[in-house]
Amino acid sequence: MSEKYNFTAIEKKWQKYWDDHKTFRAGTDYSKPKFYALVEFPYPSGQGLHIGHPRPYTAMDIVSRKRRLEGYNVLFPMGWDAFGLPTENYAIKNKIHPAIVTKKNIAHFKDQLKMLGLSFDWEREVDTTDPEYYKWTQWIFLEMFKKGLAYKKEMAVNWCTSCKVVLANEEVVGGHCERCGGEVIRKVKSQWMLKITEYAQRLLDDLAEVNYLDKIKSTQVNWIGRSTGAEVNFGSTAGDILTVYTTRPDTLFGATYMVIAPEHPYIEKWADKLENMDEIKAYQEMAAKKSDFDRTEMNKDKTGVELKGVKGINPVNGKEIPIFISDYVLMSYGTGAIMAVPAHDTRDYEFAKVFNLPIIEVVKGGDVEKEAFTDCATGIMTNSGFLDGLSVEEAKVKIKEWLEENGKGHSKVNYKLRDWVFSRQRYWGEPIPVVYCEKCGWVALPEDQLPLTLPDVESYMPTDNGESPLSTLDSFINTTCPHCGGPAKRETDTMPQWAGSSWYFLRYCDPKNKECLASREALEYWMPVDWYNGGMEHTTLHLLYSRFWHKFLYDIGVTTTKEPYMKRTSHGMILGEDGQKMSKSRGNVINPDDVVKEYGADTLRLYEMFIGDFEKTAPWSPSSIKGCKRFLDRVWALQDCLIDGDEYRKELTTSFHKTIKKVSEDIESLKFNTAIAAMMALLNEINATGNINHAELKTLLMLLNPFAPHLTEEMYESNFGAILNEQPWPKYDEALCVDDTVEIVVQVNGKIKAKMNVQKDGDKDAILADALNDEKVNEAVSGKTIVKQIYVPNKLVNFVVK
RNA sequence: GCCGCUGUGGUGGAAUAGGCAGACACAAGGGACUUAAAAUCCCUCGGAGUAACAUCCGUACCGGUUCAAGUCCGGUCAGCGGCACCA
Repeated sequence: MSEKYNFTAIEKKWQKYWDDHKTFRAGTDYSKPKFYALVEFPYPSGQGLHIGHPRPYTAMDIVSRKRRLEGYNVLFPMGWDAFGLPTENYAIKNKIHPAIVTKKNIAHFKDQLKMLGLSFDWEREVDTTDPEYYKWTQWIFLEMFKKGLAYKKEMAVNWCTSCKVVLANEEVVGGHCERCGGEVIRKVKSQWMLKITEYAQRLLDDLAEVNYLDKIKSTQVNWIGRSTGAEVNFGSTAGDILTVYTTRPDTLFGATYMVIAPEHPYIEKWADKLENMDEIKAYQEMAAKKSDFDRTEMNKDKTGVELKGVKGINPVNGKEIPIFISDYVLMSYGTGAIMAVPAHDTRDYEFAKVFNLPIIEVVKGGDVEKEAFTDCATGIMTNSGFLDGLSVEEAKVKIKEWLEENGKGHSKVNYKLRDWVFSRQRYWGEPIPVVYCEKCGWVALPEDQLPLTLPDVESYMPTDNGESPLSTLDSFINTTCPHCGGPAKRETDTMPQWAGSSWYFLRYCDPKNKECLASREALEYWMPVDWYNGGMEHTTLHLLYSRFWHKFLYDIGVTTTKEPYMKRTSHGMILGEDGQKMSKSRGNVINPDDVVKEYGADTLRLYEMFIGDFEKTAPWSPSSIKGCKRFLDRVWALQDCLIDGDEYRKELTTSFHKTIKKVSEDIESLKFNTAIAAMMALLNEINATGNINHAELKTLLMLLNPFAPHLTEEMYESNFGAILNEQPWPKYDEALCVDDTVEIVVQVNGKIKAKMNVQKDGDKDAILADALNDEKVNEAVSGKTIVKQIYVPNKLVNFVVK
């Protein structure tokens, strides 16, 4: 009788063994086939590991462990995305340097991850707050700056009133700060921007080359928001050309007024011609006060003011039409001006109704008395001069030709994607390595001055005027211009948290390199990442940003692939027992430390994989986890009924081959729950025989190893005197995955009447005859005519009778 | 409003490619072992129906295609995620 399953001792023993033997070190033998598995590196918060963290980590750990047993050189690294506000806020509150807080949090996180037996290569650990790391984050920024992709711009930005920091569009959710939920208002500030829009089309096109989940692709496509149309040059009675963007140039004859954004520069330009400037100014002020969220809130009534004194001129028919300002037109999209075709655009229709403007039907097919007719597929052009009688699609082509020929416009593609606001008025981030010189303007620091390290400051609080704490530090600010040697001032904003995570997967390939961010040799071998799993919430943030940076690095010859990640999958959240998101206030938080203490890491790993469909959210169940513990207990108990035998016993051969196939395939398709179910079923079958032989136990332990690595190593060592991790992944024989006899279902008119066991691939006629001989089948068929006989080999017979 | 996804027992979830719905677990009930409890082992476990079989119903709802539908098609409802006055 073997000892009781002492998971605590076993887990400690093997974790030490793996550490001592560097078992999971990624090799440098670049002739071996490689596999690069990546999980999102965590933000090391003060709360420690959340019960949700192990889910994706274990999943990719399972894939990595299997790949190693299959002979791959596997890179499965881990690191810390450690810049960020919570640490800074903690530092402010407790007057501790954020670097110290970060160190402490990382140490805690690392202990917790090690406790789970994850097979990370800890020698490649990276930390975004390490100057040796952020030197290269700064270097990439400067390369972008040199290529004109980083620029400073005075603009209205999203300002979180609670964090006192600028947010990227991607960080604003429903008018509130993604992180703290504080109100976001618009504020004009001078900001560093990254021209992600220059890569919009490539970010879209190259999705065809990667294997991402469809929902991830479609979310990115949606976010990039490509639309095709035309820019049309309207005239004006003021003499200026007023260019609009439209996706429906075919409806040009139906334009009955124009609308420009309240911030449109022509208002200033036309000031002396406008008769109702007071009214216009009042509207502008009102619009400016509203946050972007208020401005774009749906279903609100259309408001606006007509610009009296200036009219627009429709280039296609010379008609003079009124111009309005209204906040439903945004300065930041297209040209900040639209032509309004109320008959064929819902928003224009609503506006026209409010202001009692004419509605001219130019596409037949709807009833413009009742509502805007926006269907492009069925309509026929009318009231449109040379476009009459054409379909909408034909008219689009023809009007674009006309615009080009007459110099009145051209085809145009627009994107909803905006440039990335890259400045943060905070301390705990990468300093932006540029200086401002009165003579030379913005100048990059030379590479030999990198890293530009964060100086110590008295207080980490952002200043009241919304500037970074660095702005209070004269010794930091005042410097000399690297270009002309004159006096210059440093940039005091820092980079956003997304900076360090935009390229960390490259650093893992060669984490200690002092010459460059990673050697070309290492990048050529390891990149692209073969499989990246992470949260859906990063689809339009980290995932898009890092694709952008990677493409830029490809363009300047640093990386060798167009795309960073070949495959991207995503996991569901783990909810509290009550089906709600875990939170302290709800009191439904599960602590991984407690679970490991009570059940062991192997049980926790197994349960997180068994809990449900990997891609879906699943509620934690304190009782269900017991089932996984019971399973491991039963596996442990197999040692007590071990018998000799170097081959699977005959009655179990098929089951073993089937299970090897099932587990091997399910791991690849993220169906961990059914892989575990298959192993449980196999164990039940084994237990029914009363014992297990050597060959059988070896295979079972191998299959289970990626899920429960400690227990399986321990059992392999004590029963076979060898290290499991050095054995090959078990193989299956397709021919042996099928039973000799199969059960065939016999139906009459689709209703099951009988089941028969027959030889696999048996003779059809004989089976049909046998089936008809069955008492119940015979009864159901007798007195009726058999109209049809359906025979599905090895599965089913169906008699259709009348 | 647009895009995407989901809907299966008391619960988590299975079901390849249209071919036995409910695998594997949890919970519950019953039993064995035990002075007792825990642990472990065995049995039952979608609903109606029956002494037990039989039989009928059943994958959100309505309809369709098919010999056969959880699966395919059309419509409806509910929920989740994303985008949202983007011209």
